[in-house]
Amino acid sequence: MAKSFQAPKGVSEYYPPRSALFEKVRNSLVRPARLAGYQLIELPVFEDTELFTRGVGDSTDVVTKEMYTFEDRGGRSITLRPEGTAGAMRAVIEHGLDRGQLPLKVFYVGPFFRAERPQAGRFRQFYQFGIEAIGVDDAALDVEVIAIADSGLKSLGLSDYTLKITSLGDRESRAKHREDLVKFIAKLNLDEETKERASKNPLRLFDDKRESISSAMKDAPLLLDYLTIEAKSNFESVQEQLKTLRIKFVIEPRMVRGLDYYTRTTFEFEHHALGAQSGIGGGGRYDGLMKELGGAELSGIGFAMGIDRIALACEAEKVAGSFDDGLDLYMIALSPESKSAVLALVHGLREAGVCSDINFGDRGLKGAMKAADRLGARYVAVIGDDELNAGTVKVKEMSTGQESAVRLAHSDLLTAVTARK
RNA sequence: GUGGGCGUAGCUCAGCUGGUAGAGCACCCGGUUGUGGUCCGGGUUGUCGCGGGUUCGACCCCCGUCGCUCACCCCA
Repeated sequence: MAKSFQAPKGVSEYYPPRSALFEKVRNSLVRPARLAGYQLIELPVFEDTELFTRGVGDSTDVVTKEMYTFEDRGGRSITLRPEGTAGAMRAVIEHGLDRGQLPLKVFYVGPFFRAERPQAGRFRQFYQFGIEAIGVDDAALDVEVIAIADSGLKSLGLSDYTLKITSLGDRESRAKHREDLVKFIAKLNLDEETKERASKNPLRLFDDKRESISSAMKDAPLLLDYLTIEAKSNFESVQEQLKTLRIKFVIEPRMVRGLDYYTRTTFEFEHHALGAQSGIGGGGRYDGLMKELGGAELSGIGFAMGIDRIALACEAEKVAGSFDDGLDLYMIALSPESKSAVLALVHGLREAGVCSDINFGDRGLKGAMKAADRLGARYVAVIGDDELNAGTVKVKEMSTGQESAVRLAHSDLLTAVTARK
């Protein structure tokens, strides 16, 4: 036997029947964005490496140790996208999309790549849905973005999750806080590795899961206490409006995000039944990113939702349900002569929007009935030579077992099958 | 990059202190010359992850290796 293959380590794959859940999650997340006027932006999965080092931040873990980077044949350094915002901003700037009416509202869905050690809910190729609203600095827009994410989760029937928000402040707020935080951390007795991390981004220590660190950080200065008047009122406005929309949230002053570009409003959705990788989505405002990437000085806000993790959350909450659209009609041809007639009829019904199938191959009637049952067919029609000659067929309703005679013609079958739909 | 757990049929797993494999599900056929879901009968599928060692004999013990998995780190 020839050597067989395995998928590369850590990729998420979806095949029937679970692929239906993936599709449902993706569509459910996209719908609220469409309803709010966001439009599709379809981008390459690889970009100039520098786009990410500059956009995401070259001290972040994502950039320093998680990127799939390679040289293409022209000697350019290329990286498989680890996140979506940098690429979206690149496209916005490159094509001048921010020159039209603002805010510019776009969404994307697709695979992303991070060279991490795989774990429950963490993959090397994973799927995200994200939106970006560019060019308008308005707390109401922050709230719209959060609401879209929340609507998507709710429409799936999920409820065992928490929306955590905070404000990372503007440049001025952060500078002051950082100064004090660094002083505070300097007084702690930390191991080398942790010190190293703290020097890159002192906020990181707030997120450390080790008991020794989290208790040491208990009295650390919080960014929220350093907000400028503007940043503070902006954050309060966001909270007010979330309440107006009846979106529940908790303020999480210690929340840290792994990408450097976030400022002011920042949020994360955490699911409670997922194990260690509980973040199912997150985002925030990015004030300096457009300019950093060579564009106009425009603010933006967006989020990314993890489709893989949300699918896991649906399974954990058992809201996956039955998402398979069963067949409307399964036609069974008993002879070669009837088969071509049946295929023609089914072809016509499909064009009329009826979900239908026929028995391929040559198994017996009993087997074909079994197949119809397993495919979830609502109606079954059996056609042998007798039927072909008589020009009628018995259509059986599977749930009741009742049969009724129907003329063997497109229009009659169509009404028989759609009557009770 | 660091640590723990696990690799037996397509899937989920059993296999006692070593005597070379089993169940359920799934799939196929039959019980009904042309009617499903239930029931009954029958059947197909394994280099027991791979390589080596110990032994008369290894799925079981030892070593190595590969893979999967969970957790740290980090994040969707």
